[in-house]
Amino acid sequence: MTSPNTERKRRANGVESRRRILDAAVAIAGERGYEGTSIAAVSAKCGLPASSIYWHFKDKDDLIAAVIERSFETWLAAVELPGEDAGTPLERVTAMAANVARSLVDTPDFLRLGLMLALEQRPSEPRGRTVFLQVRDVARQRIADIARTLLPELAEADVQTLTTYAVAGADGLFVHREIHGEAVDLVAMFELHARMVFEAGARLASPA
Amino acid sequence: MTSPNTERKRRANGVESRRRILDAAVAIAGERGYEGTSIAAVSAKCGLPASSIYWHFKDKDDLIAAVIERSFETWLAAVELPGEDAGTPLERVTAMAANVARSLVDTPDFLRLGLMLALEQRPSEPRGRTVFLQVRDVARQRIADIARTLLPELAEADVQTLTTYAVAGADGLFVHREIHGEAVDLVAMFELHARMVFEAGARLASPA
Amino acid sequence: MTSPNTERKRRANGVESRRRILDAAVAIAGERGYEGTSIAAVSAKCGLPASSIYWHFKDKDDLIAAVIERSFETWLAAVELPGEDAGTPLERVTAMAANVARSLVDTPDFLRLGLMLALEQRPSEPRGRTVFLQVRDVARQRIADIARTLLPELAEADVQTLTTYAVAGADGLFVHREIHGEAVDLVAMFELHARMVFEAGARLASPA
Amino acid sequence: MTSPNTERKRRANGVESRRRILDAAVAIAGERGYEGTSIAAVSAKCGLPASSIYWHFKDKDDLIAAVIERSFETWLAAVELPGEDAGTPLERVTAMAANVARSLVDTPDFLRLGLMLALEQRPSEPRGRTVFLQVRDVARQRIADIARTLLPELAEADVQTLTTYAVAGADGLFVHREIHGEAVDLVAMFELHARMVFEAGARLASPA
DNA sequence: AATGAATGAGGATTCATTCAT
DNA sequence: AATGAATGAATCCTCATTCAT
Repeated sequence: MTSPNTERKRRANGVESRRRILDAAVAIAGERGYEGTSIAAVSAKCGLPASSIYWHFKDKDDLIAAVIERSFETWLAAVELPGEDAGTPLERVTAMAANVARSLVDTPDFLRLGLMLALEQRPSEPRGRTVFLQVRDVARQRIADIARTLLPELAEADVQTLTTYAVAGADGLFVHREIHGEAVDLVAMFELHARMVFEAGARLASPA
Repeated sequence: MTSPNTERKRRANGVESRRRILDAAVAIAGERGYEGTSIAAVSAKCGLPASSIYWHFKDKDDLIAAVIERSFETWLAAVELPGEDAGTPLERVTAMAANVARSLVDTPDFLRLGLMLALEQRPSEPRGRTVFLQVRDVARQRIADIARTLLPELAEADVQTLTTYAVAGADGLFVHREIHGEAVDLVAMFELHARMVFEAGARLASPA
Repeated sequence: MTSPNTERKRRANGVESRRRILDAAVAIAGERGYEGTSIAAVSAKCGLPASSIYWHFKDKDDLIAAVIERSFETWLAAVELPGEDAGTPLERVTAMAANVARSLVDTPDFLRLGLMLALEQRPSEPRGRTVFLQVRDVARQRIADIARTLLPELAEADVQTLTTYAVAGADGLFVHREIHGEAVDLVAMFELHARMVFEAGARLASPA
Repeated sequence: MTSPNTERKRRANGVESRRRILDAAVAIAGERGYEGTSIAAVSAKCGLPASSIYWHFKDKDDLIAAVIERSFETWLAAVELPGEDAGTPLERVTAMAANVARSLVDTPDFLRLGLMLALEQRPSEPRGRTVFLQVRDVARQRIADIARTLLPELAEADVQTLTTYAVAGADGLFVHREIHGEAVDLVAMFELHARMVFEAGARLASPA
């Protein structure tokens, strides 16, 4: 009823502005890392003046941490698709891995930025790094849970080893694709990886 | 009377200065990545004025590329130890993997910086990134050669897959140790990884 | 049922808000001077958003001037205590000086900020400075009046000199205490100062 | 012999540049205090770019501290004139006071800035304030020494009181002149102040 | 083989202030 | 009587780089 005039759009919409800033920051930080992300560049990309960014975020550290948080949520939403609970355990594991691979192909910013942050060993650790390691651990827990569910006989120590190995392989294959580009079929590699890890787990669970 | 020692110290020694600069740059770039490495910080760490760094290196890009080159050589020297040609193929593969793991524990700067550079997608790619990808490819060729030697029946496509998988696992496990610190036994994980890859290769080579 | 108390809190109370802003501004400006007092800092200290400060005060200049005005009134109220009109002239002068000293010990913000403003020579003089110089002149007149009352024979030129000297000593001793802290007994020093000035006046009034 | 070409003047004369920066900073900081002194303003006044100021001084704090140090030396040199050791003690004291007054009239920046710094009570005290308080204490020691020399019978406690009082009066009269401008005859007031303090000291030294 | 000094561009962040609601 | 959001100008300071010596 109340006709929304065009001018109103520009004015005082905190949620929308915050989103625009995060969108810009995700794109830039996902490409160039923490130091490579200048507030001026984010400002230019989102159209808001630099000082406005500081209304929404305490400082650059806060902004990057928020970037990690939001892009993790986005990524989780992309990963958690239904339809993975049918078929044999191996089929289910493979389907999940394919899902993760697809999400990483679609929105690689989260993991790319996260890995860059994780590799840095700066004396005063950026908060974004802490946040990434936390959410990464959440993801790790899920993988371990899946292992426990699908391979109930597996000893806990083997669950941990398998999970570490699953994550490490995923990280490494992601790096491989980042380096070699779109030619790499990440989905196929993740499926292969999932099968190898699953079969290794199966061998551990039931030693002939 | 005038001992050459005193003069040697005073006399500008290009090689020695270059080494000090690279030592400082390796440490800083290994911790903070490309953007995080400022000439001023390198200057402060090595004790030479910033302008002296520009006497030895054309620009920052050149310095980082030299860092990659030198730390690759250091790393290669650490990796290539004798005594790996005895025992069964599996034993030999495992011994090599352990060697690589030890070298990464001792001098992680090379791979840490390299991965950071590899992940960045900046518009004008730094030369250091190119250099890293080249030397990384050298390493990859060696792994492929080893696979071809130890598993002669393996099809070339499988050699490539196996090599990719071996490298990805190594990268991922390295990242795991960078994140979780000294508690992680990288040597053990690399040995396990080597065995898994080797056995997968063996299965591919002789499909029963 | 609905107690007016709850509403009083919620309902915007202009007087109370204004007081909170001034309280915060007095504390900050008394510590850091004109330039050192940022609206953001005042906002943080009083809990009201910066824009609310601008509802109560035209601009920063206006706020600082109000700070000076209110803290002068506070200070005056603290100074003007009864019971100083008994005893010999010297006793009365000493008692007054002690009163002033006590007020400066209790609420030093007024004079501290005032002196900072007075010393600054910025191109566009802040209104707070003008206000301070005016109220300071009011105080000076009172001292001159007291001198004329207690030493009626004193020539007017000597009244002025004595007053100037009384004020200068007070300022200087206040600075001394600001620098050296609570160990300094400002009351004792003001009493001594008052006696010295009074006796000098007495000598001037009745040359032997 | 080697003809000094005009271009050389512009180039690489550290001492001269440092002096120009300090000259500019003294003038600005003496007028506007610590916060009021922007690096951009100093840069504009001395003609060197802001970044060059940071070659000579670590940060703004360092610059202001250097300003205090140098202007104290300048002031000391202006104060310490010969010919004060003749005449009666009173004459000598008066002559010294006049010298100090003249130096404060000529170069008031040192004390004006110093007092502004001294009055500030910022949580992280600027180094300039510390330096000022130190050099101020040096000056205070000299006054105390003079008191001990000229009034040998004076008890040490009275020396301290007298010194405090002498300094406080000087500060206060300086403030008076800063406020009321050139019309104030600071030399005359300092002479009067010196006489009053000296006579008070003489009365304390030989109680009739 | 170096280095003291300089420099313009850009870094993050804070400033006082405004305005629509 | 207030406030969330915005904003351009200014803040201090660091950047990579150059150049005369």
